[in-house]
Amino acid sequence: MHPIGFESHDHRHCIAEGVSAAEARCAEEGLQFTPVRRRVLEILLEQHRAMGAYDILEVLRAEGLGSQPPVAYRALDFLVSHGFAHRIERLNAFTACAYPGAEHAPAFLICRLCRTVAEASAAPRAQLDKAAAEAGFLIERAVIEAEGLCPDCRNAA
Amino acid sequence: MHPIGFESHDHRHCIAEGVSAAEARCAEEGLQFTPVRRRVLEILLEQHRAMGAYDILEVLRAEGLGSQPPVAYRALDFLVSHGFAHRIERLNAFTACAYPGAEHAPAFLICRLCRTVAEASAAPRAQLDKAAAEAGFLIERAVIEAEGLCPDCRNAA
DNA sequence: AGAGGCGATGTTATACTATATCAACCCCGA
DNA sequence: TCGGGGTTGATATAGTATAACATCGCCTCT
Repeated sequence: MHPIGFESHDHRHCIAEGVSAAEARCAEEGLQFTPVRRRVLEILLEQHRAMGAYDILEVLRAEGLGSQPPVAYRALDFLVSHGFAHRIERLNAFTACAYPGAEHAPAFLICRLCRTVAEASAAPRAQLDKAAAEAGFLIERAVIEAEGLCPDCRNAA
Repeated sequence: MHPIGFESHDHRHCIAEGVSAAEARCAEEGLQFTPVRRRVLEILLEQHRAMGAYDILEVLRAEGLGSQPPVAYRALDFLVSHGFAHRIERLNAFTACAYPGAEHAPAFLICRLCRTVAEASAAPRAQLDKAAAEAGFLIERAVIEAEGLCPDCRNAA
């Protein structure tokens, strides 16, 4: 699968699609897609970048949607645990999922200059699974994150 | 390369070896292997587990080697930046390097029960490098961390 | 209608992780 | 002897995350 995130694209479209995919899946599964949760997903989709929980909280606060950390963390937990967003461990930050709806164990390419995050899907997992199997280790969750320069920042530098 | 960390092994030996490898390399490169740095490396080697900076600080404090957070963080920064230890992003924690001296971009297998960390070397990088190259992305640093159950905890459960 | 359960939200407080800053010290070489 | 680089000591503060408990709205069962 080709990594998503660095190509130029119609941004309105990807926000709308992300939100409606989430909406549809919540309806299917009886999950509550509440205003805060929806808004947090929109914020993440608007940026296509990794954002800290407190960055998001700032936006929510400005819009009167909540002003205390748990508000942001709860919404993010919801989005992450249902696959609408991902946590980037390396940055203690969050980003919208680029493949909403697809089961996947993503790998991320994170630009250290512009903080854009691209999501390359499952391929890099294969070798890791192999190494784990040899060791008798059972993988429950894998974090694969590469930090460096995206094509644009590379050219600019 | 076979992951190191879950097999039973002579632990005294691996502490001694880790410390003397670090000592040798510091001597070679004119780095100062000070008492705090040495002790922090020993602590990490003694455990073979991921330890938080404040866990380490507690030990240092009990031994009169320093009592404020920067003491632990500075020693850890030194060890990590010279390849004697690794940072585990997923846990905000640290572990001694299992291949002291070798250049490597490690992948970790982290047991969520006993916090033991095994280090599988470079293989999983290949696919990631490939995905990055296709996207025109320049990788400077990669984090590959799998969380799950080690063979022992798997059997116990 | 009332009782109870459930999940979401509001709010306060606090825990955990990490770094900025500046002073003091030590060793070494000019 | 002086100065510089690197290490350590110490204080303060920044940044990230969660515990705990009260409240509310909604749905259901009776």
